[in-house]
Amino acid sequence: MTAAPAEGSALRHPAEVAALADEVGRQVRALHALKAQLARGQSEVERAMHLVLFHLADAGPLRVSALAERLGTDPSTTSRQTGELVKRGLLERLPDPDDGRASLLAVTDEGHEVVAAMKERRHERLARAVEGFTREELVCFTALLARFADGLEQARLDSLRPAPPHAQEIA
Amino acid sequence: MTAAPAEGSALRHPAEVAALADEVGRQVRALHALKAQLARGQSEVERAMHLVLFHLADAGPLRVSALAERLGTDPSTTSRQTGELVKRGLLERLPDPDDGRASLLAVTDEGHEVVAAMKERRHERLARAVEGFTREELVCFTALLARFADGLEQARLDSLRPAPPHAQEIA
DNA sequence: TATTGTTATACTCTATAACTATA
DNA sequence: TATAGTTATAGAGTATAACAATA
Repeated sequence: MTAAPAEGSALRHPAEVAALADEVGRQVRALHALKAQLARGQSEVERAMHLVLFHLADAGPLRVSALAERLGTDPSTTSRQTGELVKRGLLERLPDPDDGRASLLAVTDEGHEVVAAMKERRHERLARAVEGFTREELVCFTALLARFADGLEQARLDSLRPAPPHAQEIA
Repeated sequence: MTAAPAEGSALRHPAEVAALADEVGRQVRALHALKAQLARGQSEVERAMHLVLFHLADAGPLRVSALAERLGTDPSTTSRQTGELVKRGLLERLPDPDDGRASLLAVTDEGHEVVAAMKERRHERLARAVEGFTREELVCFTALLARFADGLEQARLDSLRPAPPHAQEIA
């Protein structure tokens, strides 16, 4: 049913994909352990809200629905989290000029300060994790990781809307 | 107090580390969204227990305490999770020959089957995410990711035991 | 009538603390 | 007395369902 993978494409290399999968699994476990450890220490913001704050800081003002879609969470969850961040003064709600029902969530000055402080601590931890990397390896890894993250995101979106090409016979 | 970073070491390249940090952040968000999506679909095993099962499948039989340490979770959490997996027949408790209080947790045949099935689905998803990668890029990325995961794990362990350098008085 | 967002409720995952049984 | 593990219990984090307000 699916077309043959292009010459040189990753799909032609199942063994290499399997090796990558093992390492991604190890990385997921390492990140999980790190997260658990960080959650025990105190922080300005609870763990789950980091994602919200960082994404808005990266992407600029968004509506609740758009934010939820990008984070892969339910709008109800996103609503509660952003409400809490508004209460703490890290986010503000701007009226959406196009739609009276919605508002745009924007990071406040104080929110940007918190993000900057958290990023700094994150850089310190990360610098220790890549201590043995040369500059070239660092740059190469970053570029490949960017493509990988894009691919993950794209694969997720594709599986949510399973009807792009022409014919589809899912359910 | 800390020695100057070696020539070419990542510590000399704060801008490159910052760029990597941004991409790691994006990847964490992508994985988070993927996890949320997978959690909604049905699965043989709840999300949190995947980590337990995969780690034991990788590392071989471990005691609860050792498993908890490697996963960065509390022994009480690990005890409940492994107990549930034993109940489902995916893990079994082998008596620890060295210590009557402990037992070794081992993946059963059925457990290995479940792991294999989950890995297969994971490979399919992953193959889509790296569709544009050449074989060389795949191999290079896997190697760098392995070193990165090692670095993350090492940094976490170091921060748990803050007295490594020359004098050490662990226990 | 459909859509944006919120609130109420229930379920998962987690750690802290109290307990038991071995060492 | 200390350690390995288990079992309450309480707190995050989440989604589902019911609701309000606007389109």
